[in-house]
Amino acid sequence: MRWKQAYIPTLKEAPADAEVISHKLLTRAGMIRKLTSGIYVYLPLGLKSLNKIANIVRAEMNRAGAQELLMPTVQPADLWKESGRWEFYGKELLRFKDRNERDYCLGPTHEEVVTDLIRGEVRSYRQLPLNLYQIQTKFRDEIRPRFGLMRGREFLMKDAYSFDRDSEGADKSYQAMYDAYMRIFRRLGLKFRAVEADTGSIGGKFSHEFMVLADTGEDLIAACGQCAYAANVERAEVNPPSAKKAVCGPAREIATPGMHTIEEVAGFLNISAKALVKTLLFNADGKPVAALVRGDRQINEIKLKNCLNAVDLVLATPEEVQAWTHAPVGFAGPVGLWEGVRVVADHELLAAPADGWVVGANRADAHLLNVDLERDARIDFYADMRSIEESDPCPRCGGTVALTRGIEVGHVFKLGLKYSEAMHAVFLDENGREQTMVMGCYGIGISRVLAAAIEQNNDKDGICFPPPLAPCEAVVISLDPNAENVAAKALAIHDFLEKSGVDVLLDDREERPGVKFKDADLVGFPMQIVVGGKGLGRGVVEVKDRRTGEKTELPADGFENAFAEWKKRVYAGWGID
RNA sequence: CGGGAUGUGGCUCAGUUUGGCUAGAGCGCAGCGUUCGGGACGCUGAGGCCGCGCGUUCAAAUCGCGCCAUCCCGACCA
Repeated sequence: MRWKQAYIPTLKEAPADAEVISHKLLTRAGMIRKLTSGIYVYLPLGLKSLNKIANIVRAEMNRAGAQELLMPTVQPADLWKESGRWEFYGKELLRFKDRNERDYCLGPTHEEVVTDLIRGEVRSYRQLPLNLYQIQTKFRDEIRPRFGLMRGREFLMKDAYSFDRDSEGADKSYQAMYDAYMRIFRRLGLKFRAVEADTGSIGGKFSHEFMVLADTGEDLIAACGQCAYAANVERAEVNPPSAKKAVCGPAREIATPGMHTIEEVAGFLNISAKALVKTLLFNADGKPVAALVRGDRQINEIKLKNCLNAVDLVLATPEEVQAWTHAPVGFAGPVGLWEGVRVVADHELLAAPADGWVVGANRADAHLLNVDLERDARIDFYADMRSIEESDPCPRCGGTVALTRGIEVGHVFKLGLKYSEAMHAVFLDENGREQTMVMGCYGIGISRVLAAAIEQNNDKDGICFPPPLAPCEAVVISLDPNAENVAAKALAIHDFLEKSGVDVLLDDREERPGVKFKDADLVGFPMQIVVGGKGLGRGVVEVKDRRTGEKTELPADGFENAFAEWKKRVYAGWGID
């Protein structure tokens, strides 16, 4: 491949509307261009990278026994009505009508389509298990697309769906996909972690997310330093404390004029926030709920939603708080609270401080001291509902948990019967009895992997691509394409590499050396091979490892063998052999 | 959807507060010359409905109203 003939429009400056590093670099490196909000054109180099990721995913999916197919982007509304998601999925589903006024949508995911396909064709247990996947463009009309390819509206995704005759079989399919995902992300040369996850709107029994580790990631991961436990903070469990019954004097009121926040109250009373109870009011499917956590903790809305079995959970408005507690925001408490409000508490509150809790008095400018929740308040139930924090004990082994940031690039779900039941995907077992198929679904955001890889691997000069997903593994920089010996040597090296299976780009442009060096660093080809008159005069060509920046001289004669050695070292640096 | 901001050659931006003559700079692009191992320099040149519409005014990139687009924060979500 020759740079002169290639379309690689690199930019010195990033467009003003690019915010995150991967978006800036992808644009500057001439790999993508934005068409409109959340929708991008993949330029030749960007597409090359995308295809490399897709091919690794494809190889591992095939190896795991899944079969590739391709489903349509346009889907009929009927199927979505049948699964119940036409109403449930919301505005993220882009809907439209055809010329006959029939409803359609652009597929954000394909559970409905595969399930429809399979239920019509698969009739016998002999045809199961089955695992089908595709690599296809998805469209989700995100509320707020952002961060370039990280959260586009249109994006490339690999989605796989497994069908099994029973739950044990589904577990095996799940495990096979989990293993395949581990191999995929290892092969890509990325630092990643598989974590336990919440199942979200897709639903189902349990799931794991695959996180590419990067400080710029949107997700927080809690990982144990001692055992293998790792989970999304949304989901990470917190064990209950060993409850101790505190005996304290009777509750009494104290004036706290104008003290609304935990910090203000704690400061005013000169006590630790740990002695306070934070009472948060929520509107759960239209009903008022008070959720209690210790003053220094964060409520975990996902856990709360799950333990309430709520569909829709939003923080109460100031007006609702006033109506429910008869006090302005900042003075709510569980004692003497209106009976119409359900009161739930984080199980950490089972362990009270010696002097009891400090809680809001449901009256402006007042709090209560020496509160014993069991004695003085009405708690409907205790449950795990706060977010895990740095150095909390691990819920499995009691070790210490550390928090890191990650980008979700893959997600595996055990769906169970959710769609097969709703859409009647059944088969006959060996006794001629009708059984419902047990499903799983498994996604990888191919275009997001590209962005995540860059978020994880970049420096001030540009992208440092892991070799497996770089648009080209190597670039041969011909410093003086007009000098016959330089041009000839550069071309010879290029041809040799191409023949030996290295994906290589020859920079044969008539540009000054600086421009070529900058561009090579920017695009982030893992291996740079510099052919110049000076080096050739001394019988060497220079090679540079983009990741480390380390430069080495290899003999111009006998380059082939020396290169093979060097390449091994570069790949070893990425943890790839 | 709520809050904030921005919109001027392909890209980055100045000019808008206080309306005024032919709308500028750097990068990029084309031509010529000199250069040539980490984004060279000189000269010449092409390229603009100043987001769109309506209004105010002798006069609008600049003021007013409306719309559209994009970005950021939030709710939401993979």
